[in-house]
Amino acid sequence: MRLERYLNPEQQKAAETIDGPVLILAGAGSGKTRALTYRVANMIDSGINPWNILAITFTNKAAGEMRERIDDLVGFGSEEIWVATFHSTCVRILRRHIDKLGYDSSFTIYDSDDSKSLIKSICKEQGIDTKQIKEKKILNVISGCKDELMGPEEYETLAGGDWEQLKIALAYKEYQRLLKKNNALDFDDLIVKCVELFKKCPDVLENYHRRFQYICVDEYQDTNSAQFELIRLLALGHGNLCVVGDDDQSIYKFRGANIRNILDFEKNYPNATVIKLEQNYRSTQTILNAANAVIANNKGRKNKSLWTDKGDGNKIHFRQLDNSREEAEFITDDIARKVRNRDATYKDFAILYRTNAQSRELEERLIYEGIPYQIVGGQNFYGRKEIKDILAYLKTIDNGRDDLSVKRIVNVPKRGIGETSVKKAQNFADNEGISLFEALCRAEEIPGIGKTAEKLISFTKTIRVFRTKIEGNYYEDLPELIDDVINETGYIDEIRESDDEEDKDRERNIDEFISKAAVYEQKYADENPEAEAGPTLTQFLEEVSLVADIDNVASDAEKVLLMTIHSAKGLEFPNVYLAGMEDGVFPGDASKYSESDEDIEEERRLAYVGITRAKEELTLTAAKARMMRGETQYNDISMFVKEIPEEYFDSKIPKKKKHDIDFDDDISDYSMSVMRSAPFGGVSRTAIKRPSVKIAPEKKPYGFADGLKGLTKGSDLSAGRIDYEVGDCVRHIKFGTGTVKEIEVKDGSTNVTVEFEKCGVRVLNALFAKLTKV
DNA sequence: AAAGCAAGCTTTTTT
DNA sequence: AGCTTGCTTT
Repeated sequence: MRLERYLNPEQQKAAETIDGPVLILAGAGSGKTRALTYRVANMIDSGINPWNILAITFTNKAAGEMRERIDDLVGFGSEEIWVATFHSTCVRILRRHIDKLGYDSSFTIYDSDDSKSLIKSICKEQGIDTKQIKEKKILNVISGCKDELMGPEEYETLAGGDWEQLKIALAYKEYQRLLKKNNALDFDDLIVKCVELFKKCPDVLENYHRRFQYICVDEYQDTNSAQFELIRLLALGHGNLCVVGDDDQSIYKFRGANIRNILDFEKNYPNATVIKLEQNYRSTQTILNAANAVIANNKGRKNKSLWTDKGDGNKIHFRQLDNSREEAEFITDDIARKVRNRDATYKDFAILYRTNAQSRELEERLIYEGIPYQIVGGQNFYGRKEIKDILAYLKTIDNGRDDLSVKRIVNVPKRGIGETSVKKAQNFADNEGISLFEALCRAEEIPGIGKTAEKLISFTKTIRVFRTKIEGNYYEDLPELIDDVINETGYIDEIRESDDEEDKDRERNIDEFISKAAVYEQKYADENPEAEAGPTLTQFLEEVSLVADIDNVASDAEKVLLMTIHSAKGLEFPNVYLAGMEDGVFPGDASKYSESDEDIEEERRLAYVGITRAKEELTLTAAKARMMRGETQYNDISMFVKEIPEEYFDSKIPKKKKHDIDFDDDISDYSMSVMRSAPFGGVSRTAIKRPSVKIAPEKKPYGFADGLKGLTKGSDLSAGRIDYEVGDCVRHIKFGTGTVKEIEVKDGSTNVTVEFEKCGVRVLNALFAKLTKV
């Protein structure tokens, strides 16, 4: 194979270094996948059996693409390569061997919703006050422990005498007990249990050593300690471990990713070959300069700098709009214009943002302009109520030990089975040491159950009929089974009888779910041409729980894509908009006020990832006013915008004006009452607080109501309540005490400049700040 | 048992 | 603003 014809020297080195540990530091857009694809092709070319190659990625999409590209290149044998995500790799291994850990091989996979319900019931059971320790916190701690391979006992020991930690340790212990009882694993468990299995059963590990002689891990900067250990164990066999990643794109610390895994690779594998890919094939030099300038502010990174021979290209655009609605308008108009001018088509655009909440306004505007779009992430399709309900039925049919699923559907649709009855059944189950479903089967024995017993029995009969039908090969395929479930249980009837608009959506979603099942059925047939039967229910449920939204994005569809920057990692677009480039949004307040600079550095890496998604045109936008959690916030331009030298922009970046921001958030009682009378709650606050913001009464179908005009006029409400003057000492509810420096009346509102002892100088609107003279 | 209503909390990011 | 939760009522 003449690699030099297709690869640059560094890529070529990557493709040729097959044996031993290899670290490939691949900058954004540096042709990493290309190098990897050729690497695998080269391996097969040199006589390595594809069967002995393992390639691990983070998303199914990445796995699919890699397999496809290898296939294109090699032509055959690629299906023999094990290309899969961490999670699906572990599931595959566990399905074969988990009995050695005391689970049944038909275990259910819990998503984060399931985990949350389980924790909730544990808190109730154990008398943990969820107001003192939130479920979310408990889940975070547990997940964090698992990322570090720390079991409940170890955590308990570490907790020492700390009351809260002991409570969490108790919840953790109980959580694991119930998972096992339900024959279920959560996401983290998939990795943890796999490591546990390898440690407990050396023969199993050896088995996989024989198979996986060459291992390759993509996005290595995102691995956590458990994943590190998993890989380490597997690589113990032959030592041929190739990891690929970019420390500058490590953006999953919150999920336990340990950036040290990549930074310390050479320490862990002293004889590692290190290869740096720095030539970028994606973006213009201007975009790369901007990205380099931003990321240069991070400390403790592997030094590298992207370059291209593509030329400078266009300058970067920046626009600060008055509010988030105008930001959405600007972006969509810009897209519409470019499409109209035939500079691009819809699929060339992506709008990226920091948080999912930002997608709403953009979406509304895209609908208004009739621009085709797709939102990736956010509320997962499989997270919808109706889908979860059906999944709970399927899980119950598939794994009778999953009490959580049984509880979810035992009274859906309504069967007159109340909470108390379920509780009685659960108690009975606990006493007898059986599953909830078994308890329901023996409903007559449940103490004090009364007439409800009949209803319970009838429910279990319904479920058992499905099982019998499956065993008797009654169903042609999965869609048929699902169809039978929604009909026989009366689920679909309940939805159809309702005239709620939402229920119409539900029905459509269920239809979509059924077609997804059909698609999966087809995919399974394609992948297993020799298989006589279709996929099992277990396999289908597994597929469903392990797909991410991004996996279903068709890059050739003529749609504008909207997603978080996190979701966009690994993707590229000719035109990228980074929306909400504001201080407090991106970087978010949480990281800004965090004590370690690690958090802000992670945000900066995220900015770097965002910028480097753009191939040709990059547009950054910010809004002066934005509604967040029901409050209007006035944000300065993001520090990341300011870190880009002005020469790369086609316009000046506005400097922060003295009185332009820093209004206080507090709202007086009077203005609250005004707000409530406004047609759109919080929006009017914008008008009251900032009369200078233009609120044109436009024909727009959403948001800023016309009725505001009257309110803005009334902004002389401020007079009369001020009982302090320059030089006075005042107290503020949040900021404490300070000295009044300046009182200025502007546009009918009164701005008071106060120098606070603790928080420095702030400009407050006298109308809203509850300042009291002391 | 189920429906209807007020309070309160929320936002990082996801396999 | 929107969603979930808990409480109240029927």
